[in-house]
Amino acid sequence: MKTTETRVKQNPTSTDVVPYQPEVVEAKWQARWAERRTNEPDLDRAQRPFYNLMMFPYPSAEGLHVGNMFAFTGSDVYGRFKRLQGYDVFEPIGFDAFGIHSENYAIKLGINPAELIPQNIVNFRRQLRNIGGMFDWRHELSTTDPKYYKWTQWLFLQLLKAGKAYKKAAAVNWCPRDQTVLANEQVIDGRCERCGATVEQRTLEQWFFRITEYADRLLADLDDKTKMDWSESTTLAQRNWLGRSEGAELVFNGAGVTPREARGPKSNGPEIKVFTTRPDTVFGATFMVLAPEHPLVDAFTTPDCRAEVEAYRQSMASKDLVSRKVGEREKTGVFTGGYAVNPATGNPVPVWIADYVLMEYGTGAIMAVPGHDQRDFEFARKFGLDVVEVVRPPDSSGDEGLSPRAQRGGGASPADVPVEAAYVDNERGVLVNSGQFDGLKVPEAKRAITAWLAERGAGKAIVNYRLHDWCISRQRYWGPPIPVIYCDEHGAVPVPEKDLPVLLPLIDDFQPDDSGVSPLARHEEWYYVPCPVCGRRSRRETDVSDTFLDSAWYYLRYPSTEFDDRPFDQERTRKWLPVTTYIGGNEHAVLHLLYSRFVSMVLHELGLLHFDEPFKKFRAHGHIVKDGAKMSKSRGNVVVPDEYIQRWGADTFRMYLMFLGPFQEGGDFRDDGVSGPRRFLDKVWALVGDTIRDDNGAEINHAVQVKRHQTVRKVTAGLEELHYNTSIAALMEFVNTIRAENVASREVVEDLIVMLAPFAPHFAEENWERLGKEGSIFDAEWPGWDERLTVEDTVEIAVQVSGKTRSRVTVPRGADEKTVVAAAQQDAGVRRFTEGKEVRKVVYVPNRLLNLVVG
RNA sequence: GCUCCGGUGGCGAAAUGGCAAACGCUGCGGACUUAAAAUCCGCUGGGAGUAAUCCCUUGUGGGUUCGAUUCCCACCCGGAGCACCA
Repeated sequence: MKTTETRVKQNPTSTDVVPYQPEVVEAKWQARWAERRTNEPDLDRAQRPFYNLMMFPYPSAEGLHVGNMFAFTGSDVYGRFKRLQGYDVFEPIGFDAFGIHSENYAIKLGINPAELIPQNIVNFRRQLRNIGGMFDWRHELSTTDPKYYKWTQWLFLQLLKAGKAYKKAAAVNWCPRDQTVLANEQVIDGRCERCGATVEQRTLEQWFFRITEYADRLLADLDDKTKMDWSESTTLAQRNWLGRSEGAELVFNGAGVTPREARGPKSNGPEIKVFTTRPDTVFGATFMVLAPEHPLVDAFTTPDCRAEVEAYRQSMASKDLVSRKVGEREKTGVFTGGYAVNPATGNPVPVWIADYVLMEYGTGAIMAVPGHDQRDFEFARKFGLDVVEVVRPPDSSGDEGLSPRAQRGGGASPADVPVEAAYVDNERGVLVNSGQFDGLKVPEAKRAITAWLAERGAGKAIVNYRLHDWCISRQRYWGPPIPVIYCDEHGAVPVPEKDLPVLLPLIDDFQPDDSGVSPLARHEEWYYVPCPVCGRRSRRETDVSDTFLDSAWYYLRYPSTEFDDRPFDQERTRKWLPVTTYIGGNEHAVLHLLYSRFVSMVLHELGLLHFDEPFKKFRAHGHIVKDGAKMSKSRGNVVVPDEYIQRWGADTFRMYLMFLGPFQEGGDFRDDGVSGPRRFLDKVWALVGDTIRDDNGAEINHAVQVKRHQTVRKVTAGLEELHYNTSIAALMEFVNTIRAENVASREVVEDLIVMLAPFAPHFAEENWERLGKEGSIFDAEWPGWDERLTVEDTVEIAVQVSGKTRSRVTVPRGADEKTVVAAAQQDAGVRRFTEGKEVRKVVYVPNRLLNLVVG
């Protein structure tokens, strides 16, 4: 290509007739997009479907803040990029409007949330339009719409039918003064946030989903790259939450109430099953601990201990859930008076109860090995229980005389030996005081002892998960009623599907009160219904379902919002799902994403979905930091975007947000940087003006040509990897080069505008039109690059002497080592450091660097 | 306490084994202007020097390497998540 230069005017703005007025441009294109349905792909005939999903917002009264805008814009940039690459991009939006936040706010104002939410949604729509999102508004949804929650209820019924939903008693926080259930966040320092009364635990019957049945599959898929290409940080969080532990379930035979009876040959007492990850330490299990709620507590409690045991259980029940878990670390507990037999040693061990053992994990009972577990050690020390060493650290063999735990070999009774700390290494160490297993290393001992106990019917190797079943019951007003009817004759009867939705009645007294029943139960015309089976007067379930159930399937609904007779259309779903790219915050890395995966897995199993993992690619976005903390409503450091958009324009603001840091890491919000992107857009605006006036099919010079191909490569890669800040930097460099070289060629400027379009959509549309193009720029083609044209003919090579850069030499691209060494040795700056020294070694990196190592 | 992610100019950041500080902000100087704003041009990590140039610099200390912001080990600081998970 010839490199004739086209000279244009130096000062771009001075010659411009039409100034850049963002408010005019943005209003024009937002109206035109709506009019021409630019952002509404044909969902039935799309050739290259691309489902670009962003986590839908909860429509708060305050509106979207800058942190939310950052996230939405980043997702939108990606969607627009894919659209320009020729995909049929579906970018839906909706509102996650049920839940405790809305309800609490409504209670505060004394207005039913059903009246508040629509106003908030109006505001959210306005903000999301203003920022220029490529949303397909035809498919907007709200979880509070009966047309939506009808299918949330339907989903519950499918799970119930499939045996994946069940009812069981579980603890909740209970305020004794307000007579109502409290969410964990409503408990402040063990007190009710509204009335200040001390919160208690109460046990209620609640609905659960059997997500634990899927723990192994939920874990296995995380490693399957064909199903899930997710942010590393997110899969890690899920792994930790699932919390897989390999270990053993061991059986301790409860033999009665005295040590003497326990020693008897074969006892008939109840068995206690425990889960342990350290079966190798079973010889050191000197006592057992049951959770206070454990069903076997009564069986082990002796008459003389009963009063104390009862008192302890009472005191645990009177604590709220938060402070029981997070509260004081000082170990508490009481002795039941009962004993059980250690299956390894045959010795009786006392059975205690303590709140540091949780009913929800494992079997709700543990074998306590105080020598090798920190908590058991603290407990043993406090209550004077035996501590036995059964694993010796690998390094203690050398200084036998010094280690206090090593003195134990001398025959002293284990309890008499002072032990300063538990040795808790899960992998290293050698067994002692363990009979035939002495001398084995920990990993071997785990296998050997488990096998040995299994043979004697006292244990088996099992895998345990931290994950609990998903409690979906909420004793609240603002959610979809759980579609179940209680009949005296037939028990819990599912509402027939034809009767869905069970409408949430619009009531004035939605506030909880001291009557002790749900607000819904006070509305008799709603509460009492005929049993679907026998027709006799029955009662509705008054719990509503968890908001996470609403959001666990919304991505299935979007493509099918116009179908009233099915939750998701099979054909649409086959075409558009699983979601191609999902972007959202890592605060939902665990619950929302896990629940969504669970729902997809179950529906897949039921033959209702053709896939089991709903999100093919997931990327967690970063967070905007303000004053050293993540921007959030709860922290009170939010910045409202509206005034920025008004002052600078949406396109400038979008670019600023995307430029301030890597999208997946977030960045610091400071208003003093917004002018940079705006100045950049002004320059581009002027450049287009120059091009329109002066371009006559001018040739592009070499420098601009190289920069152009480099820029296309860099911007494309940056967008694909969500490194938007470097893409924008590359565009800025490109413009700097064009201006420095005075080449306002149409061809080059068109590429520039297309690459700018994902970031500044209205601006790009307007300039596309100024350049005389018809239709939307988003139907244009993303530019390509030629790798050969990204490089210069000559390269500058850094010349180092012993690793320090001393000079640079310019050589033809691809020059060989000999040529470069020769050039370097001519260089005075290099010679100064090599003179009189022997070059011991030469390191040459073609086209980059030469290192002469001197001796 | 455990897990993960970070720490680079005055500020946001770039470079992930090969010329540290691209791009932008701020600041300073100049041009234009009666003036200001806007715009344009130049400089802007620290130190020494008239200068060419040299020395130092990516949280701290060590290591690997011809060469380390990048890899390894230990520590310090900040952020996020989990939190008595047996």
